[in-house]
Amino acid sequence: MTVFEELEKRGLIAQMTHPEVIKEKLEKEHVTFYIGFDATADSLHVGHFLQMIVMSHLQRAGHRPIVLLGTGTTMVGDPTGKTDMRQMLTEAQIDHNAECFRRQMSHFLDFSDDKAIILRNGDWLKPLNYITFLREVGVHFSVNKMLAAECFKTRLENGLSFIEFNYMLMQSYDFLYLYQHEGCQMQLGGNDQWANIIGGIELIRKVTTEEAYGMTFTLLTTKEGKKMGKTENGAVWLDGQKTSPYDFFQYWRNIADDDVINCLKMITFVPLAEIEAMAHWKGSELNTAKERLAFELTKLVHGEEEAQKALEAAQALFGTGADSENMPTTQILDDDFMDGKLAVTDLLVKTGLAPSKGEARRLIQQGGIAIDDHKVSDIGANVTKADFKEGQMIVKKGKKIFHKATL
RNA sequence: GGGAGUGUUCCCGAGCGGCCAAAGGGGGCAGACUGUAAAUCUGUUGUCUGACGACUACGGUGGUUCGAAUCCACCCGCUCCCA
Repeated sequence: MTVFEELEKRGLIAQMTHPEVIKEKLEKEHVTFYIGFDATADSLHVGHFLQMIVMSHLQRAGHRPIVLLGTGTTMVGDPTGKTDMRQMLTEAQIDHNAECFRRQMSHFLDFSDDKAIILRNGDWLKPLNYITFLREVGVHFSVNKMLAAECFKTRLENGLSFIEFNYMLMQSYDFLYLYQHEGCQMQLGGNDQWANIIGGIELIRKVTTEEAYGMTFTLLTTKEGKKMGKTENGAVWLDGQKTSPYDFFQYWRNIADDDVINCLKMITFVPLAEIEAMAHWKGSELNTAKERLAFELTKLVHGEEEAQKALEAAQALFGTGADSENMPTTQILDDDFMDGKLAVTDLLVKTGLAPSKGEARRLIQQGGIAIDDHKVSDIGANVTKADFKEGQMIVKKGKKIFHKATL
């Protein structure tokens, strides 16, 4: 099976500028392609998964990915799909973020021997001269046409600032730059990037009279149409400090039935034949598929060892009972005890299980807290050092959240 | 530049000068039911307090008033109409 077929069968491809040509190129040539990333946070999150996976697929097939960090464009902000104007970031923040991205990406891509490279568009965007840019790039864009683009529609209703309006020009210029300097023939991106990609292709055509190519992939959404990887506490991060491997594992383990197969196809490397088999599973059988999904993804991001730990921790917790090996842990200090006692409400706040004491009280009142498998029913309950069996106790919030407190 | 609006708690959105920590919805959290799923039902959802209550909040700054999210002035942001 060719990469192209693989991508297609996994349902990753949304749109292409030249389906036949692209298919043939991917089969017979070594294509240099790029995907742009905004460096708005200091870690990649689940929303970036698709990009990484697609790049990885293509790299394995002998193509050369360019990761373009938007160190320049981030200062402008992509208006696509945004309701509000993006917060401005300082250069120092952007540089820091870019560095973090680079580290995390090395899990997915092989950067040795220039098999993949990382570039920063700030390197060529920042030195640009306004007049020159307008004359060389700006002339090729029709405002009428841009306004008609789907991605500006919602923003047109709420207001779109000039700086954001220019984002498309900058991204198009990136493509032109990479085309001319890095031999980059193709740009990929989420389907929401279609208009921006087309912009680059047209710019290349007008400037060089040559043809470049574009392909977008399906956005990873839940069956309900929501973006994957957003929890109410924010994004699910790939950085183990921001989202622990266990939490990361649990995020996928708890995914909706309807979404498992799709996720396996789109963002794991599990062979299609295996996935096909799972697609027939129903009801609780799907739990096995979810476990697989969670394991594969955790392995991809945090390595096999961490994935194994997370899996075992989860199985122990939800199966036979407490095994506290790999649970998130908080150390309780001597100073935390008053007269040898520590209020459970304070304990909950200290472990981060409750954001405030009021919330902690509520949790107890509603029967959501258990310590070492005993439900806590009294708001005023205390724990003493003696309650820490062998120096630790397991605090359980709700049904799924476990936390270990140690002395 | 002129005119008309508008800014409320995580989000949307209601809000009479006191009865407003603020309706309603969404979301979140917890409970029941389950398969660590979905749907459904129940409770809950500013901080501190065991509780009474105290404190901080309605774009910002001042003011009127015994008392302001609600009235006034100025400022800032956004939307719309005219230029």
